[in-house]
Amino acid sequence: MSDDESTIESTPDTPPHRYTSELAQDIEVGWQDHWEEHGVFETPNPAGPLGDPELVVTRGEKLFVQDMFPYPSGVGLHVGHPLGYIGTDVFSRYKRMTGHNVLYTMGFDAFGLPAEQYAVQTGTHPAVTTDANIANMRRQLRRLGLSHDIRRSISTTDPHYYRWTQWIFSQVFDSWYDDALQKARPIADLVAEFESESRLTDDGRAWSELNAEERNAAIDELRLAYVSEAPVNWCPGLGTVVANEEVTADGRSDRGNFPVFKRNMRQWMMRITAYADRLIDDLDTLDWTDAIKSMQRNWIGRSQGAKVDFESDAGPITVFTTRPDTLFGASFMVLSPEHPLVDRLADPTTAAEIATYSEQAAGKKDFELQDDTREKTGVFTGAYATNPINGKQLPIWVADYVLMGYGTGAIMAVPCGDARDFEFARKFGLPIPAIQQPPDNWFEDHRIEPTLDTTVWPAAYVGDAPYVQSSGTPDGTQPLDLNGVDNKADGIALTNAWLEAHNAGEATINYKLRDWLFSRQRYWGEPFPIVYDDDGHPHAIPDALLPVELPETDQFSPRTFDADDEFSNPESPLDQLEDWVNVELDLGDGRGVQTYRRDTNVMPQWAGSCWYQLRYIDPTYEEAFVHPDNEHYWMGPRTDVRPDHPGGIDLYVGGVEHAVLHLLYARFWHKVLFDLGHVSSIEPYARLYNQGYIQAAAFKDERGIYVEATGVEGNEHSGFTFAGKPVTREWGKMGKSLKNAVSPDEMYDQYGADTLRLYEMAMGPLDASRPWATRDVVGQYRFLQRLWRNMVDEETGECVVVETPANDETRRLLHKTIDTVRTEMDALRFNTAIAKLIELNNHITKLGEMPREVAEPMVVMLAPLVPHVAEELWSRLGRSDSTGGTIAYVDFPVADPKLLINDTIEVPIQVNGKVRSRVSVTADASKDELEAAALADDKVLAALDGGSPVKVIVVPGRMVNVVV
RNA sequence: GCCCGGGUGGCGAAAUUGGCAGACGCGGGGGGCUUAAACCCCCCUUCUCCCCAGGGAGAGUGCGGGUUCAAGUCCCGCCCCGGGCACCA
Repeated sequence: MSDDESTIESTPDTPPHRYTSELAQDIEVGWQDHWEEHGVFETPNPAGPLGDPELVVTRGEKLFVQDMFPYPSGVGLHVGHPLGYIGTDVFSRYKRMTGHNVLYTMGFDAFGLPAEQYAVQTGTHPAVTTDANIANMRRQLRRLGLSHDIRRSISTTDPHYYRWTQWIFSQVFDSWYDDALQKARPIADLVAEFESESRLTDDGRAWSELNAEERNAAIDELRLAYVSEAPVNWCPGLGTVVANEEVTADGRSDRGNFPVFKRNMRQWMMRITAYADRLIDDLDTLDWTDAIKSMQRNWIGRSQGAKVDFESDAGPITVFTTRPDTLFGASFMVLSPEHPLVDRLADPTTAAEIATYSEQAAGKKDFELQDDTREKTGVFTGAYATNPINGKQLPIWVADYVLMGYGTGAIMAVPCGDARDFEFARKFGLPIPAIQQPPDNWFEDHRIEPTLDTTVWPAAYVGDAPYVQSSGTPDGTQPLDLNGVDNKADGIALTNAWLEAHNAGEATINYKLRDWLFSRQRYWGEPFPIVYDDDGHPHAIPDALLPVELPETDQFSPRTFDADDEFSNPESPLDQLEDWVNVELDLGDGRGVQTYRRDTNVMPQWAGSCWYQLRYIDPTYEEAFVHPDNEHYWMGPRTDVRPDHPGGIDLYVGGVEHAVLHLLYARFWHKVLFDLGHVSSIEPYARLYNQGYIQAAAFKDERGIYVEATGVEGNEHSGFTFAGKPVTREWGKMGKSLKNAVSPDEMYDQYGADTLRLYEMAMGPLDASRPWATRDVVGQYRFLQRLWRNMVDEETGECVVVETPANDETRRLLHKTIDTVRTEMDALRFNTAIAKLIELNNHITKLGEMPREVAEPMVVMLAPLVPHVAEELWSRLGRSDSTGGTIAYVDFPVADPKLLINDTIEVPIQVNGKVRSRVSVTADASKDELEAAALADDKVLAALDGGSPVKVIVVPGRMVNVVV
């Protein structure tokens, strides 16, 4: 905003050697060149192409720091993006100076829709656009002074990279999940078990009874990557299917916001559900925020319950329930309209009605079904099922409040204890038997007298309470009697035992998580390393023939459809490339060269980001996706730190938006790789830190259209205007759509990268979102100017640091600063570290001279935050030559503990908890001494007014409270 | 509805285990430097009130209670804001 512009440009009067934005630019670009030329931030590996075992030892303890994989956008970065990057850079630089070998780099997650859509519009190949965007982003990152090992920067679109993405896919394809051992194993092991007949196929037949076709099918259906005809999310507007995780709550696509329809289609799936338990349980070993953990737990949605079989004329109906203990309260059953038994249950009088109802339900989108404010609907089938616990006949209904996608698609309805069933029973006049005695206060809350007559209940009672009317005798079996039991846990345990003893059901665990839909009908993604033989049976392409490169074409677009055309079918761009699709290959399976058809799907964008940290470790290693020694060194479990440490990178910083997408998929892949023995770590990211967002003011005109924020004038008191017309302010994520982006390039020009870095780190804690205020940036600029002026003569450029020792007060302040800065840096609290450094500098400013004794440690402490000006000052202090030409590996100062303790301290004296006075005492003054000093204080004497205190609380070294 | 965060000056924010609320920065006010201005330097800046102009009194961390010698911090009940999930049986 125009009135926020500070005048910081230099004028003819500006001293020639002042720290101006021009000087900052020179210093910054100069040091960036130096770092790159000398490979200052190249990190050694223990082995392999980047191996340097001796340097590994010299550098110290390993530390792997990583930002979330960015997509190289065509519009470049705005100042919101680098918040996390600067944070990781400061931390990495700090750790290098405290004896760590730090792996820190950044690559590009460059497959994806924007480049493809741009290609469709302009005809430019997505590879061209992508490379240009990456080049621009590399320039912007370099200009920020990030200390990346640029040798390790990778792009998912590079065939050298996606070769290994395809290899990992092949590994997943070549694996099955052994439920007994709870781990993935190679398909060869499965075949061996089938052959030895220690394992039977799912239909119970022995291997020897199967023909070749059947054997293939038996194997394929157990693979961790499998082709399935299953309900998927078809998005005609995008021309592709998308994963559950990519569909928003209102049934639209994450990207593009197009309608999404449930359709049965043949697609690649990944069996992430096999890992549901481990994905939940291992969260306990991770140093992540509870928010993210609970999102993952929610998404996986594990619930303990039981499966119970109800006999009907159409065969047993299995339901899933979390409350088997309420079986006595079941008064009807409900099936989802899509339930396979619905047709068989219908009788001639109800069939037509049910068909009509099911059709209507099928026409509804998922999100409409999931609107719980909708009034319940349903139809009676005319059929009955038998409650196994008491033999009662329950009417079977069909209703769309029961979803086919969860549990078994059928429920037993217990209206007295479930809000939805209660509502349904009320609407259709079904009985509501009470089976629990709700507590009195429940009745009080509902303003009715305690009663088991549910006709007067306004709602279902959900919770723990003693059971009533909960016993019964199904024919010929021993009755279960819950009456008198007063808690859920016992009720559930007793019922489960009964169900299992009578073959009527069993305790089970149900998950919300579905398998991961892994194929997309697009161009700009990794091709599948899969071909199909004439029988349509999939084969993995041998590793030696990888990568399967994306074929050249000028048709990048899948066929897209009218966004609402639910019954269109996906057509991948690769489908059209007949020359590429039909291949002759020798798969090395003894069949020689054969003709195959390639798989024409590509992988979802998440594939490349599932394992990129592993390639950062060994970007140029050709023998494997990562050298095992290097993986073990950088990712191996740190049981020396924590016995249950799962391994993985030491600090992973990124936004919260990847909570259930990237972070779940990457954990899944990593666990598969662990099971197969390819990695030593059981989790990819040991510690996750969610940085906040930078928000910015956005302005709307009277039509509600956003206007360029830079053109807005005025302030909150006078009101805001744009081109003379009033506009209203709101706050949002910085970006193109709100027209409020501020680019880092503007900040470099106006202040320099060091000021921008310092401002972003000083404006608040790293995990908090905060509004951008260009106006405030000047504060950090002034600090750097003062720092510079304390060390460099603005007229002559001479170093003005004095060689005389610092006085006692200054020295103590220095050491206190060192002590605090170390603590704060370790805890990623850069904002408070900066505040302490500013205080130290302000002290020197008042002092009028900068002793070398202070200057050197101060520059070293600032080096992680403002690396360019620190390098420059370090050089001007004459120290660079003795430290290898850079400050980057200089030891971070250590505080002298003796100087942290003052001889005398000022202790507040409270009277009745309010500070009334202060006394100076020796730091180690005893309780008695402090009490005596306090009681001798004038204010205390006045408050006592001749009397004696009721009580005196003394906290040595802290305070004294006199109670009168 | 359920589950996570969060609420402190005009603004961004500090405040290890309960122990001096508001560090540091922005903005604002005053002064110095200057022919003048910018830059820079110094002082003041939570609010209200009182006076002898340096101090003094009271209130104060979303609201209402509570525990405690002492609460931004702990407990109970609310309100508001942000995020996630949601007919999940």
